[in-house]
Amino acid sequence: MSRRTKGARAPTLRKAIKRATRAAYHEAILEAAERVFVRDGFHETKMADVAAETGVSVGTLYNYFESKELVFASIIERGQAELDARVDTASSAEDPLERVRDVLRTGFGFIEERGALFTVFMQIGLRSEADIQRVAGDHAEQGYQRFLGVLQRAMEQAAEQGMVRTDLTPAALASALAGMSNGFIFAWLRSGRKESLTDRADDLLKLFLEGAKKP
Amino acid sequence: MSRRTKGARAPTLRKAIKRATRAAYHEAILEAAERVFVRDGFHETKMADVAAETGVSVGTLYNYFESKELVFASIIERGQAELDARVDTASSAEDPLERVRDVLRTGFGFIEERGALFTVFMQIGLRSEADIQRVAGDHAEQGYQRFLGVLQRAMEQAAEQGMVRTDLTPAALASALAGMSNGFIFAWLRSGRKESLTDRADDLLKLFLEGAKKP
Amino acid sequence: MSRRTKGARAPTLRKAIKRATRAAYHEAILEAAERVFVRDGFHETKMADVAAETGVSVGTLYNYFESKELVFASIIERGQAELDARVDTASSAEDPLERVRDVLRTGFGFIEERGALFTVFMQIGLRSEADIQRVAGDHAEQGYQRFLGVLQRAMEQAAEQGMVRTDLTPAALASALAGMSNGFIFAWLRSGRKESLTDRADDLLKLFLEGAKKP
Amino acid sequence: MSRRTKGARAPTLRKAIKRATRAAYHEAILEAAERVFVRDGFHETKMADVAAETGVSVGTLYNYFESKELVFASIIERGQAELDARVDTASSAEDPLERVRDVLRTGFGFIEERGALFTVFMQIGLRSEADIQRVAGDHAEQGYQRFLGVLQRAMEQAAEQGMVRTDLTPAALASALAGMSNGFIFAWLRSGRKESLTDRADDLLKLFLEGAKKP
DNA sequence: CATGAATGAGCTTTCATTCAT
DNA sequence: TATGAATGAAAGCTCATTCAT
Repeated sequence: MSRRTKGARAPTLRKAIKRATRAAYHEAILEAAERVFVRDGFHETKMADVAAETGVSVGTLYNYFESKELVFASIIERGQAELDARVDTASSAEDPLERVRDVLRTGFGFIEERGALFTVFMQIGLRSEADIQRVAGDHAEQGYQRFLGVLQRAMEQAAEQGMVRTDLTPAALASALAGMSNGFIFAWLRSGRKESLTDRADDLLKLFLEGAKKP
Repeated sequence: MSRRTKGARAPTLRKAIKRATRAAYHEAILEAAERVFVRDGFHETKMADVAAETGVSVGTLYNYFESKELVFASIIERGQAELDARVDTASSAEDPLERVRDVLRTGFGFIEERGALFTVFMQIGLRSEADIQRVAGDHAEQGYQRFLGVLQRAMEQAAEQGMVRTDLTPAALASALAGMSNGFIFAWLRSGRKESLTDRADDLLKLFLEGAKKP
Repeated sequence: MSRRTKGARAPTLRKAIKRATRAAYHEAILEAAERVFVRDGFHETKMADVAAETGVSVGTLYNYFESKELVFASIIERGQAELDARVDTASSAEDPLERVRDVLRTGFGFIEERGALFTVFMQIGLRSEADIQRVAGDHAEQGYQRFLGVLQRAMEQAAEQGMVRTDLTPAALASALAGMSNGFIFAWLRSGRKESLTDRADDLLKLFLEGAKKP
Repeated sequence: MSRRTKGARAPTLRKAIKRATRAAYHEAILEAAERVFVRDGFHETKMADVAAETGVSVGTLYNYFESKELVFASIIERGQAELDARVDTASSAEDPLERVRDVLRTGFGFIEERGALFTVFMQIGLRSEADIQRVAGDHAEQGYQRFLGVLQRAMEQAAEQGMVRTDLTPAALASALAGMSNGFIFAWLRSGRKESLTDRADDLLKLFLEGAKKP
């Protein structure tokens, strides 16, 4: 009887285990691949290297991903999803400028952890929107675009509330702010990633809001 | 006898001609290669394509450049040299902020003309300073670094003259400004390169100096 | 105790069941594999496809057959055995020419049903008698050879009875007849398998016996 | 002056040499490939083997043929072209039956020399007319079809002249004759290619015309 | 014994580079 | 010195087979 009882449940259990195993492999491959991509760059990364780093065979790689490009796409997607989630969580503040600060800190934090990946992203040499779809999957919004979108909406709200200048469009302000962020990030990368990038968010925001001119 | 008589001088002439010919080939290859690299990206560009675009054989390519990478390096070097020259010319103004404006306009102008090349540059996937040396030649300073350097010196001078805030280092200010520039450049690229990028330099500078906050 | 009591007999039953189960699997695999081989050709057929068509796992396939080649060999063997059986049944007539006609009709009928398999057979690209042994098993006689043998013996008997010319050997006559059969089969395949192939047997035999020449 | 004179002609000479060299490589590759395909079969033949047999590198193979399939296609085409040419030459006789005999002898001769190739042809496992176009190039008529066509036209003419029976269509007669030919060829292959196949053409024709029945 | 994921040898094809002419 | 065909290492991907569960 116990066999029968098990019989009714075991398949579910086995399936659950299989699902979990599959997910674990999936994850392990992505993590290993991210390391290798970051270390060697997209074109220099060989599927054999990814396999070795994961500790599986090449064949197994292809049991989980159809191609090298799709492995990379998955990594990017995962990164985007995570950044999206963090940005979402961080953009809860009512006050738009406070929200901007939170979002900037979040973005910087993410870059500190995972940013190297995005330097790899640029190596693929996308030539069109179609290419982006191809490598980065079907997400309607790129992480960067989404980030920009949050900033832009904050700028719009801030403009409505008379908190920022209106002789420049919110979009231009958001671009400039995002660009300044890039500037800080580049500088931080060049300086060898010492000090905390996250801690620079406040400086950045102050500069952005008050300008460089001596008051 | 006439050959001997000529012989005393001709080698010089012949050498001069040879040098000129070599230089002409060199230049023709670089120009053709730049077109192809920009069109196809670094990894998709085949030496055969470059040869065809130049109108020479692959063999000839290798008589002038040791490798595909070095062709690319030469293009980058040439671009840097040109940007350097333009920036030098543009940074003659006494007033540091005026100089910054001139430099920004110059940089934007250069990007409008040649910027696509730099998107290709990123595809190579540099992993270290050594890589940069390898691909971009022996220039001590990258074009970007030099650009940054000019901005930074202008900021230092402006700080000395009490024109900009001093609670942030000149380096941070220069980074932020360069970053904002990138932001404008990205936005311009995304918008399909309509309108003049150069004309946005003034907006950028105003935003940088006065900040986003409503006065 | 009851287990022991049963133990004396049950194994036999269990074995019988096991044998039956095994035979059923064996058969199911062969039928499915034949469909796939015929549909896709030998080299394009993947073991995974055969497994899917059978409704079992690849592992199970290998519990019944040592290799893909041996699955194919079994199919061929099975086909031969069936053709042999049909030809045997059909070659009971006393009169050799009548027997030939029956055998031809039988062969044509078999081709109409199963012939596609033999087009696949040729794809394997046998290079020697040893290869045939390897792929088609240990049958001393190929189906075709057996078919030919029956025709040849009929020709011998017909020759003895003065029914056919003797300036050609029975073997040559049988070859020619078999070849003419092939000709009809090819034509029938090319014509898209319309009309009955079997019905052409009488035409074939008449032509073979009387020749093409106008009487 | 001699240099100038040469100058005007040398390119032509060089081109001629290049063309000849190219043609020689082309031919050498096809001959080597035919040997390997015949020896190993299509699927077992590796491009590396063909390269080794030719005495060139794999790369060179691909300088002359875009793919393995196209190497094979070229061989088939070449074979067809040659058979076509021989059949054309052989089918000049006025008398249709004499023409048939000549054509049969020609076909048999060709098979004696090159026939093994066609057994390889069948291994590719063509599934449609489109496949044939793909592997055998753009020849409207396959060699076999053309062969059949010649026979059929001869049969039509013979029928008009009252030389063959008319209760079977010329097409059926031609098929039967071609099929009988196959029968002789199969038998000859099986017998280890001893004796001359060509010499069997007369027997074949006699049997075809007069039938197997004792007169 | 069924399962199906893991395995990895092996294949075709590409292309930077070389070198004989 | 220009040429362009020859070279061959190297890479992505497939799939028959194995084996832990």
